[in-house]
Amino acid sequence: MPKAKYDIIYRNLKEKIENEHYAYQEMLPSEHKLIQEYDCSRNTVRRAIAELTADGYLQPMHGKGVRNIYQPVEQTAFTVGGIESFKESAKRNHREPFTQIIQFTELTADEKIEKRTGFKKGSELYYIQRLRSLNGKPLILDHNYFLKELTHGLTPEIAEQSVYEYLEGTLGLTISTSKRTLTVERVTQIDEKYIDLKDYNCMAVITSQTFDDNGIQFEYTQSRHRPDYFLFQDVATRRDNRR
Amino acid sequence: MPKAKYDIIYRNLKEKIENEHYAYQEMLPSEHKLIQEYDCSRNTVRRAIAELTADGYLQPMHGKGVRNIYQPVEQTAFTVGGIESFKESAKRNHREPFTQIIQFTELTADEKIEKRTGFKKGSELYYIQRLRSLNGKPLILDHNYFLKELTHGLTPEIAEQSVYEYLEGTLGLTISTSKRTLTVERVTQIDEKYIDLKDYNCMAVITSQTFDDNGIQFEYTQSRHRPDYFLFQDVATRRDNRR
DNA sequence: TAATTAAATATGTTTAAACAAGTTTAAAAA
DNA sequence: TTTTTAAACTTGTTTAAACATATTTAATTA
Repeated sequence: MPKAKYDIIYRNLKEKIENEHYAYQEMLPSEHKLIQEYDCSRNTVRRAIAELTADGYLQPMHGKGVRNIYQPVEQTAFTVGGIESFKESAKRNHREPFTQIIQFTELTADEKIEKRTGFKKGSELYYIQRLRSLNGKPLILDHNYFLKELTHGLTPEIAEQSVYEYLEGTLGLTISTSKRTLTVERVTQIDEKYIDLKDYNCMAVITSQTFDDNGIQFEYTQSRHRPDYFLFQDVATRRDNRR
Repeated sequence: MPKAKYDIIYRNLKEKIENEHYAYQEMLPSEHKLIQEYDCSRNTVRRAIAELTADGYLQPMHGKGVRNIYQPVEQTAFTVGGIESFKESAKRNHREPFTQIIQFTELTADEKIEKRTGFKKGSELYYIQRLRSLNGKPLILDHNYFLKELTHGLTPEIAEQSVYEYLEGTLGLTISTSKRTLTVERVTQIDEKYIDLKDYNCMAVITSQTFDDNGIQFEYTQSRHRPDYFLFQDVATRRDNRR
C-alpha cells in the first residue's frame, strides 16, 4: 500500500507516462501546476519527479521544464527489472511461469561458499536448484542460497510457488537492496541437460546478493539465462567528474 | 567542480566508505552528528545518504541508523559503471587503453536506422567503428552513431582520443542520461576478425541511447565485449508493490 | 524595426520546522 | 529481579520559505 504522498504521485505520473498520456519529448506540467493538481508542497512533487528521472522516464531542464523521455520497449525478450520474483517478472512480461525443483537441500557454508556467496563460514543455508519455464519453454536455471536464520520454514512446495511471497507475507521479511553482477559464462553440463541451447555455448548469468531492511544478506542467487531470451535494462546518469 | 554541498558530502562519505574508514556492516554517524560534522541542514545530509543508498553503499534503517553495506569487488574483469568514456572506464579499472579506428563515415538515417537507433529518418549522423584494447589486448568493438547536429566537428583524430572530452570540453555539451540494454549475441564476422574469441560463439553487448540535458538523444552505441573480460554491476532496490 | 532591458516563469539548492513512527535506553513499578 | 513505562534518539514524510540560476516573455529603448 503506497501511503506516502510522493509515492502516490510517482505511481500516478509513471502510469500516465507509460500510457502515453504525455508523448515522448512532450513537456510535463510545471512544478507549480503539479502542486495544485496534487495539492501538496513543492518538495513532494520534486521527489516524485526525481525518482522518475532516476528511472530514465524524465529529463528536468533548468529554467525550462521537465521533458518526458520515456520510450516503450518492444517486448520480444524476457526483460530483467528491479528486485522481483520470477512470478512477478513473468507477469510483467506477459508470460506463463512454471517452476520445477531440481534440488532442495540444507548445508553449512564453508570457506569456498563464503568466498563465492558472501555468507560467513558456518552459516546454515538452504540450497535450491530450480528450472524456470516461460510459456512451456525452459529458459532459466536458478541456484539459490538462502540464510536459514532469516528464511526458516522454507520447503520445496514454497520454492515451487514463490519464495518471496512467503518471506514477505508469512515471515514479514522486508526485502530492500540487491547487488547484482551480470556476466557471460560458458554453459555447464547442468545447463545443457535442462535447457535447449541450440548452438550457444554461453549463458547470460546474473548473480545477486540481496539484503533485508537491516542490511543483512539473506540471499545469494545465480540465475543462468538462455542468451536469446534475455534482456537487461538499465538507466545511468552522468555525474560531473570535473573537480 | 562539485559546488553543491550535498555533492561534497556525497563524495566525502563515498571516499570514506571505499577506503574502509567505515567497515562493512558498521553504522555511520547519525544524521545529527553528520549535520554538525558538515555544518549543514538535515535535508542536505539526507540527500547525500539517499544517493549513496541508490549506489548500494548504504542501508538506512528506520529508528536505528544507517549501515554501511559496501563491499569492495575484486577487479578481475572489466567492470562497466555509469556513463563514462572508454578512457574513464580504463582508468577506473587500472588498465591501459588503446583505440583503433576501423571506420569513420557520415551518413543519413533511413527507416531501418531509425528503428534500430532511435534517430529520426533524415538525421545526419557520424558513424564510427572502433576497436578498443586494454593492456594491449583487443577486447571491445564499438559501433557509434552520433547526431551531427549536436556533435559537429568530430574527426577520426578526436575519435581516437576521447569523443566525450571533445563534446563536454570543446562543444559544451552536457551529457545527462543513458538508457542501456544488455544482451548476449552471436559473434559476427567483424567480431572474429578483430577480437581473439577463443571458442566463444557469443559476445556481451551493451546498446545505449544517450541524451543531453535537453532530453535530446545525441548518441546510439553498440558496444560488443569479449565475454570473459566483461562484468556489469547494478544495484536494485525493492519498491513495495502491494497496493 | 531591431536590440536591449526588465519581468515573469522555470528548475536547483539550502535551511528550518513540525510531526510520524520505529528502536534503544533509562527510569519506574511490579 | 523482572516487567512495564516513559523518555530519548533514530530515520521517514511533509510543508514552508528563501535564494540562486537558467530560460522565456513582455516591455522598453534605440
